[in-house]
Amino acid sequence: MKSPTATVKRVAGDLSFETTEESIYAVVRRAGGRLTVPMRVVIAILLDSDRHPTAEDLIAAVNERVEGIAPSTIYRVLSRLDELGVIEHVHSGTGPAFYQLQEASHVHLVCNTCGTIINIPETTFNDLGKSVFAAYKFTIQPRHAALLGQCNGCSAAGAKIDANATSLG
Amino acid sequence: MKSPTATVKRVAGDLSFETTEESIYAVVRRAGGRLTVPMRVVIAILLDSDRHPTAEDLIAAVNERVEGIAPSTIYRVLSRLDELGVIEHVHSGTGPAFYQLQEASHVHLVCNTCGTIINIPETTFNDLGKSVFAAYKFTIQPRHAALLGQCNGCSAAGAKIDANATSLG
DNA sequence: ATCGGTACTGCAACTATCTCGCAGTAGCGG
DNA sequence: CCGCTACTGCGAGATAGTTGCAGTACCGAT
Repeated sequence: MKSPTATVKRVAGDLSFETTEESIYAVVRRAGGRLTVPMRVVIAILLDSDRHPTAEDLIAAVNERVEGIAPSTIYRVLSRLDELGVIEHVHSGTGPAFYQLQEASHVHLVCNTCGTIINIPETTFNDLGKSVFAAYKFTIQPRHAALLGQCNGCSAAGAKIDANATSLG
Repeated sequence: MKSPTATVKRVAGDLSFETTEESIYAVVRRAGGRLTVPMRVVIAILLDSDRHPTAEDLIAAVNERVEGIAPSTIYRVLSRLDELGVIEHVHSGTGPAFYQLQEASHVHLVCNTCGTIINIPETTFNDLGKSVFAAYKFTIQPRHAALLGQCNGCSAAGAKIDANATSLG
């Protein structure tokens, strides 16, 4: 996902290296932010996690490491990191939003039935993005909301229950 | 109290068809459902409306026609119609879900900034659907969640704001 | 025409996911 | 170590539904 020649471009232009706590700290500081305990812990957890934590997951994970941090604080930390372009939130439609480092960003498929999340590269949307822009002058941001549907297992199971399953051309 | 039986001609994309109250009533009855006052009023409103009503819109519209119908009842009516395949709900990511008749169904683009909803035909997703299925055995249901992004006007406006914002990097 | 089973109703309390106002705390430049 | 103010915890509030319950009314059967 990361390579020396294909580093993710960020709002902070001089961050052309691998994401570390230090590199995120630099972004926060440059924006006039402070490296408070909640901020540091949230950053550490996001870097440790290769999953797709929801706010609730993060609240639990933060409180495992440090007690007494308020949920509202974590929402505010996430919101600040989101504004700074360090992370982004993804709306999953059926459940709560989840968060990911922008560097690790991809588009998500979420199964309506079992909730499985599949990562796919954003380039999958290149053609669609072009034709939508050509036709409607609308710039799609496919990372911002998951694409819902049915995973392999669940569509097999669902086919038995619902013989008139929605077909897609 | 209740509008007379109406046949509404609808056009979505290149399809045109007619949905009547009677045809929906038949679906409800066949499933063992009852044509209660809330059910009839919700159906009438959905047929009258060519917008994308949210639950809140529908609650307001129902109570304009008949007083004393509880919000929870409307949610339950919508849920039943959804299960029956008469309507479907669409997650808009940033706001509440909205509803549409399945026969008028299309995919939606929702602007993150101004909330504008643009209808596009589901066929736009044919190629994407095929390649996602080929690669991941995942069947996308693009109608179920709107595709977020920026409309023409807002991306033009946003470009100016972005130019200032990036100066923090 | 009305009877009876049960699908459905209104109400109110509840859940989930955030969001905000406030008064106090603590990070950071000097 | 001082002072400014970004940030904190707390609790209340907002938003978008969901659920349990006791009673109502729809509709097929009589």
